[in-house]
Amino acid sequence: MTPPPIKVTCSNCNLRELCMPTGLNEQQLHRLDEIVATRRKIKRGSTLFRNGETFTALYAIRTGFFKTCVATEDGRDQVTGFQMAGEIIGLDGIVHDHHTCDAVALEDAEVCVMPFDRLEELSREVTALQSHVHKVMSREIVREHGVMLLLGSMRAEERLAAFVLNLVQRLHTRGFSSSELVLRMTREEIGSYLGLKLETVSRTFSKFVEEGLVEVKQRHVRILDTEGLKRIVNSQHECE
Amino acid sequence: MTPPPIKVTCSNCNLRELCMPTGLNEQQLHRLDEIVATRRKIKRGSTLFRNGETFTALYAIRTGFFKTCVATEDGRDQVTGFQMAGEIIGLDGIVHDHHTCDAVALEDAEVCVMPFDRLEELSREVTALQSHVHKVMSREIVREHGVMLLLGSMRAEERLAAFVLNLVQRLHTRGFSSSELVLRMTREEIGSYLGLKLETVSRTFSKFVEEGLVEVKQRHVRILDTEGLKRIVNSQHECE
DNA sequence: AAACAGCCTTGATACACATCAAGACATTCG
DNA sequence: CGAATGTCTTGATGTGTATCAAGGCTGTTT
Repeated sequence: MTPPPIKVTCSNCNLRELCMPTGLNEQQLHRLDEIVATRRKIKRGSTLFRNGETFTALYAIRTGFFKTCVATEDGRDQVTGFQMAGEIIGLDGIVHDHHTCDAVALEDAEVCVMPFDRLEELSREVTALQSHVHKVMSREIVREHGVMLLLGSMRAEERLAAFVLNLVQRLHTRGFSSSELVLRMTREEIGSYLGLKLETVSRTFSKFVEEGLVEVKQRHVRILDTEGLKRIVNSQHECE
Repeated sequence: MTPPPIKVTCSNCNLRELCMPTGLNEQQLHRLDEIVATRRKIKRGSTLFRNGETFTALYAIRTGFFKTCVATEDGRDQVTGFQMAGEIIGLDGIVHDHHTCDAVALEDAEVCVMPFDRLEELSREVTALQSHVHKVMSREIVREHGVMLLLGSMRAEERLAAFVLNLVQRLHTRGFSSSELVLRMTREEIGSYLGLKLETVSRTFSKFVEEGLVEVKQRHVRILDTEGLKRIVNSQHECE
């Protein structure tokens, strides 16, 4: 029924600038293609990897949307991030050769499998790749600093405004609208990420609507006043 | 007055297993020594690096104690971590060639300066070093996941108990007591890290004292009931 | 079309932590 | 030594978010 999929390689992938280093020559690109030989499809709701599983590869998201979450023995659960096309997932597994979080597809997804030993091997030879791997990991560290700031010192409105702005900005980078977005996650998942309960997320959305900052229809969000949202984020609940 | 300091190298450093890979041969160790050629002393209260400064090197803490913190334009401030001997600091700077946080010495400290370009160079040749760098960064990512879990889903008592247990465990790894510790930071800094106000930190300490879990005299903390603290951490504010 | 499940919204109430305030203690400096 | 300063503790009160509860919306199944 379905036609055989055309072979997709890094060299002809439109997401290349997002997940791979730029400035590689023909030969280097070709070697990259060899490493990223296999792909994997993940159905909505199923996991790419789980806490405890052996770490073998990093994954570059080609299509779809993921959440990663950690859990404690006592059943507490925390979403640590939402990842979209072009982003790299699985870095948590490197330290102990085992993953320490779950990666769950929030919509049907496809990822490029990058066996980590091969990646280390090639990055010993291709300086640009080495540098890129380091930057990807450092970027994740910096992102998490931002989340800590959010969780540690912001109020509900500030958190949600920052969250929406961040999402839409990343989508915009990928060619989508900078004022409209579809949330791929539930209110509960947003809440978990932001350290809030789902009711608070819902109420805060409603408040934004009342104030004319956004329109919200279920998971469809249209931003009416980007500056207003930004003002909420860095105003330290003062209004001067 | 002061005698010339004896030359300290990685090869004869007692912290080596903490900050460097194991299993290097003579020659590799020697090359590492060349990279870690300079050291830097930082007085209590002054910074190793600041947000915005150009990134040139990673730092291995030889002695002393640091905090790292990020800030927003509107003056909000968040401690993102406390670092002690043997730990690596500065990873945040790799992505954008500029540091994105401040590293402040909480007591007089000395660090080994590891120019990052040299480190990348050597890790292209020494597989064990490459792997080590990756693990150090991944460990930081995983650590931050833990902080996000703490900030996003724990209550004040749970946060403080987790914090104290974490500190004492790391100190124990370094040969110190597993039941006694001296806090190098103020209540306010603890609070910033844990997303609490200093008064809440103080009150929670007092509560632990009342319950016979710890003794607290200013910054001296003696743990009387490690299991009790652990029970607080993973009990999801239930008491069964 | 009806029944169902999952998700979302909204209201009433409760509670954990923040805020405000005062004083105690320790350390430094003149 | 006493004054000054930074830090910590404790109490009284306030507030933001959680919790509990009910109902609505949307999409799916039969």
